Amino acid sequence: MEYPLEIFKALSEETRFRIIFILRNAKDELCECDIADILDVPQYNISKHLNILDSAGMIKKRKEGRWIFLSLSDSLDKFKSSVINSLGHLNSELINEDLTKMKQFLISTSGNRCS
Amino acid sequence: MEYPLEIFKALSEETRFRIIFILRNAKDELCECDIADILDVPQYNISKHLNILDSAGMIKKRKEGRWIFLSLSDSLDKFKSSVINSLGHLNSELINEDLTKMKQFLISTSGNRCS
DNA sequence: TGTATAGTTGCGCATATATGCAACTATAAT
DNA sequence: ATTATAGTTGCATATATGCGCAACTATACA
Repeated sequence: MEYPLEIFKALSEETRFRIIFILRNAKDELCECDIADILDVPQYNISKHLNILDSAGMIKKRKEGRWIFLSLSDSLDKFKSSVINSLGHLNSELINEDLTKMKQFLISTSGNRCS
Repeated sequence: MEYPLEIFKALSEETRFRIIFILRNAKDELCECDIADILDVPQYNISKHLNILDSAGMIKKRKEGRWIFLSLSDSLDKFKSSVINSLGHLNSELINEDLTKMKQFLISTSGNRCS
């Protein structure tokens, strides 16, 4: 029973929800420090939340030098991808602020801020 | 921001998840005492969890005599109905046990156990 | 009127979980 | 070697949350 609950627990916390939301909308990978800047949350908290999202099988981590690059997992099962795709129906002001900030990061660094 | 998180918080607790799961698969309404029997959870806990699911706008309550009949809300927005429909991709053993038990309740009472 | 059943609610307790801080590792640059 | 940046982790604390119990309301029925 734990298994199907894991993704809901993961998404029921605001910071983790915002991480998944911007990862779903990002066209490139984001590095951990960028996520911390975009969401204005201390990096040590981002690190902990990413561990939880990773345990739930929702994200992919790629290490390159000092950086860890994040993206949505590319092997989501039907259930998980369906839940995550549901986020496409949302248009809350607050998460759109995150998206705007995320896109500015991508633009301002031409996608290679951390490389 | 609270709004989109509410449904994930609601579904991140096992009893509430199981309630939504059987309501989604029930063809008839279920009364609260039946839900308590099916899930083998004290009714006072079911009552509390139903309040949370109700606050999240996920269920419909209909009072008739001593009984409260439950069903999924018939006015779910796109986001919520998409999340709930994701449950259709699951086939966990444990929740199937709940379904079997739920169907036995419907059969054994010809849908009018509580009326 | 008295009793039984369905459901609610407040309280105290135990557990789970998120946070901040500080110390730590790892990689890169000078 | 030294310094700076990215990231991790353990600990203490605060808060959130679910539970059991007991007392309560509400409806039906004899």
